[in-house]
Amino acid sequence: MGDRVTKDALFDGFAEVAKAMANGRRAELVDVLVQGERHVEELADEISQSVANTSFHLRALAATGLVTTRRDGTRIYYRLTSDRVGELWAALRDVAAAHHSELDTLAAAYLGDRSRLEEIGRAELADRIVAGDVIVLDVRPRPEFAAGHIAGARSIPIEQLAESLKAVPRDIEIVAYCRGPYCVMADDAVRLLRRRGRAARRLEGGYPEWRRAQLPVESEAAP
Amino acid sequence: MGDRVTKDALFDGFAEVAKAMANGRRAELVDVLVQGERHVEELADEISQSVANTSFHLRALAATGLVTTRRDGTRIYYRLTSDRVGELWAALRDVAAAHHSELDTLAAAYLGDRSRLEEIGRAELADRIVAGDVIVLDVRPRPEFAAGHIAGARSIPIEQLAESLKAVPRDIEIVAYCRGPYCVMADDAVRLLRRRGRAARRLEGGYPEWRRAQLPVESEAAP
DNA sequence: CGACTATTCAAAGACTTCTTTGAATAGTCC
DNA sequence: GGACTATTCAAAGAAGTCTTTGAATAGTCG
Repeated sequence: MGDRVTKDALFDGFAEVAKAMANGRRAELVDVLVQGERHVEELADEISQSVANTSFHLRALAATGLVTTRRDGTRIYYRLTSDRVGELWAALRDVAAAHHSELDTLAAAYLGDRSRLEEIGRAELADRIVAGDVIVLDVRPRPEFAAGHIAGARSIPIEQLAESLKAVPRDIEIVAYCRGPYCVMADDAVRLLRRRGRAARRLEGGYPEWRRAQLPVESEAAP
Repeated sequence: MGDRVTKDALFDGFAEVAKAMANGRRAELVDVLVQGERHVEELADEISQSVANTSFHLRALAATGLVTTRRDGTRIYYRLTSDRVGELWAALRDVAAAHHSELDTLAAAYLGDRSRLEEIGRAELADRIVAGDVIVLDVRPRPEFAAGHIAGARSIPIEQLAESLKAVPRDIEIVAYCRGPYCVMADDAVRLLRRRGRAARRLEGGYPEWRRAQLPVESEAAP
């Protein structure tokens, strides 16, 4: 024990897990799967790749145990094997943001100007939900809302927001949220709402960060 | 903002950080650098690679900002850019241990049989150090001890332990520690000590875990 | 049981990564 | 300033990764 060959093999083993995340498309898959399980076709659509290529990447994630599958009818649903994988993803994102010099530029290019989008902290939102003087809007796709959402939130996927606006009461502040700090759906929602004269802010982070902070969540009846 | 091309570029950016860790030799480098800064030749020696190849991998880590350098005389010292990088490494190891099916086998092959090596928890050791009825032995290489160690620990690198044994008092329990859960130096120390009739245990984890738990540390005067 | 289809697999080509070797560079330190 | 040397760079070959295409598989569900 303790020799070079087995040491290298062990660290190659750790590196395999890093390799599983070491591809932009697989990173996007993990970022979606943190929201909850999805089937292959949905995932392919989310990352704008062919089903074959998406399946290839999902197999790569499964090979190191980061994701597991379950079958429901003719569909196969992939999910993260545990919350730890989501935490690893968050740690990776944080290190990238803190240390990778190009990340500012890349994030700015994707997210655009956020200076006019006020954020509300999680603790403050939790208080305001209890007080009842705020509407919480989940603007992620339906399946993600179904898999789990902030307790009391209402689902209006971003594409439907413009047409569903009438159904949202006026004269009460709206807080929109989505997948996390690098997700634009809540940004787009806040911009749209403000253009229509509503008071709207963006939640700091997204659903996974809320859940990780042990704040109240709910989900649609599990099978 | 929010289009496919820039989204892919952003996630490619996150993936670059994962790529930096996605190689066994670079993983070993990070594992050593978590202990403190070291120069290129030392690092090459630690991972049993040529200086050129070690330099190549260090450049790869530096390219995503995971490590930084400082010059001292003719030497260039590499160090992790922040503790966050060490935390990412720990998270990666934990996910690998929890989910990567081959890791058990790899770890067992490298570490050997640990069933007879009793571990002592960090909290318990902290108490016993205060009580003064234990000797704490840092068996890592000298430069790592110099960069930081458990407060009150004594440095006897593992290669020198056999010959330095006389200098260690009898009739008091010895706790050995090293780099972390996948480091064999403390294991070897405990085995040696027990063969010589000493009461010895291994600290759970290693120095980085101790430090991360905010327990007392000290280091040799910084420049 | 048989048609259907969601997912996986295989092959191939373009591209990237890793290691080795030997040379270049850029600092130090007398 | 010049010798010295720690580190980096460059080139090249072997090996691995990613995407596309088209076919195979293995389940479901009537």
